[in-house]
Amino acid sequence: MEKRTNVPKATLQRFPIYLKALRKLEKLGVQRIMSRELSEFVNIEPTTIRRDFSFLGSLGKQGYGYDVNSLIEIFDGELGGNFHEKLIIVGAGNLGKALMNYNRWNHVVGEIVCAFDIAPEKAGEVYQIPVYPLDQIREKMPEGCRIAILTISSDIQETVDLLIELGIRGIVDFTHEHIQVPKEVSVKQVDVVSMIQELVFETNSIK
Amino acid sequence: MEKRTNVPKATLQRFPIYLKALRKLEKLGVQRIMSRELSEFVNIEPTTIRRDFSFLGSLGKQGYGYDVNSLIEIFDGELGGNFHEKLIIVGAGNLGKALMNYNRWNHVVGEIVCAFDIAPEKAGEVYQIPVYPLDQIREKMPEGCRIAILTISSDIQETVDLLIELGIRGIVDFTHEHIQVPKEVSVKQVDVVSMIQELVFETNSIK
DNA sequence: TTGTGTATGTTATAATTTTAACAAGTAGGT
DNA sequence: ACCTACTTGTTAAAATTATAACATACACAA
Repeated sequence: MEKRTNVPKATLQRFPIYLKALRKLEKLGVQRIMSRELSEFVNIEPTTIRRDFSFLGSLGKQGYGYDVNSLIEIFDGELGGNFHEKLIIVGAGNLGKALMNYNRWNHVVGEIVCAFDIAPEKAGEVYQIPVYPLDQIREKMPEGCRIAILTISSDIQETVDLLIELGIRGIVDFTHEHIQVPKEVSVKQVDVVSMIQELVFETNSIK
Repeated sequence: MEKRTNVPKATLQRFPIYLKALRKLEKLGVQRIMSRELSEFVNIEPTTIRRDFSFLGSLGKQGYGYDVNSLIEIFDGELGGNFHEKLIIVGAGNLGKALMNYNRWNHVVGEIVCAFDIAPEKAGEVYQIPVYPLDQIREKMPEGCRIAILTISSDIQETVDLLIELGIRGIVDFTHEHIQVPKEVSVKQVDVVSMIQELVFETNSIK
């Protein structure tokens, strides 16, 4: 497998932004775009865009710009668009169910194979996705699954430890609590409260 | 109102992390903590922690450390914990409802005053929060509301423009599409697909 | 009360990230 | 086929962010 350990973290975080913007442009019928145009679209400096792109190769043509479709293909490949990542949801509450219903990501990064919940009575099927009791996770964990979406609200740290033991290496964390993980595991926090806190701080700072 | 335009963006993004960790420590009965201990807890270098804290004043005591409760109070104040921010949810679908039910943030950053949905038949009340048809937003927009949570899936850009016109200055964006906003408006993306994409990229890069 | 060990807050240094500048190369017109 | 205008990719400079080093001051023990 390719190694791209040299892509800066800051750049990596912008890749999904580019991909989304490019998809939107494609929908609008735009076939060709220049870094300066794209810049106004995503609020990122043209130079930054060009430098970001350059980490993936020479994607554009001088004097011409970039081909939107080619870019989408490349980013799709880089960001797992053609991969079939197996995902699990841990916690089948309101939020977990909303995410299960959110079937847009099928064939984008992969598919939700199954879900787990601590309450055995929730076992069954939700939006055609099987839900198992959490205590069966050792048997039911999909082969090769590395990424989990965490929407539980109790026994959080214990569950995280268990997931890591079972091979999870990336966690999308919807809990509100702080969780501890070893360095080889990545956590992406999705905390609406934190985001609102940042927004409150920012909008206060401006005034 | 105080001006803190000098707090680095990178630092600002860590404030909620500290606050959450401190709350957990408080729950565990920890009353006093040193930057070195906190460091292991949140995976941030002690020096970075001390420097981050110093932007809010001299919060600790040399030779002693920091008082957990004092820190929590200070961060609460800075991050809107004692403010009563008025929030609205735009889009009362599965996700919107899940967020409405998620009443934990009451009295943390503020409260969800009401929600809006494009489908008039969804108007009514969900978890005791009033839901109005989107076309009534001009009349029903709460006075002084600056922050909106966006969970709609159509007419996204149009809705964003409208929200900004009505005074919204911060958006928590759950849509999957790219949205454009003027510079004075902040957007916090919550895109599970993007996060998984980053995770896929990261876990691939390591190997 | 005095002294010592320790942790902060800050100053100085390193690393990362962003922006600017420009050389090289292509498109598209003549 | 050539020339010009324009945009990329890259090199160099600036800004931001993180880490290390250390002086200052407090806690705590004797």
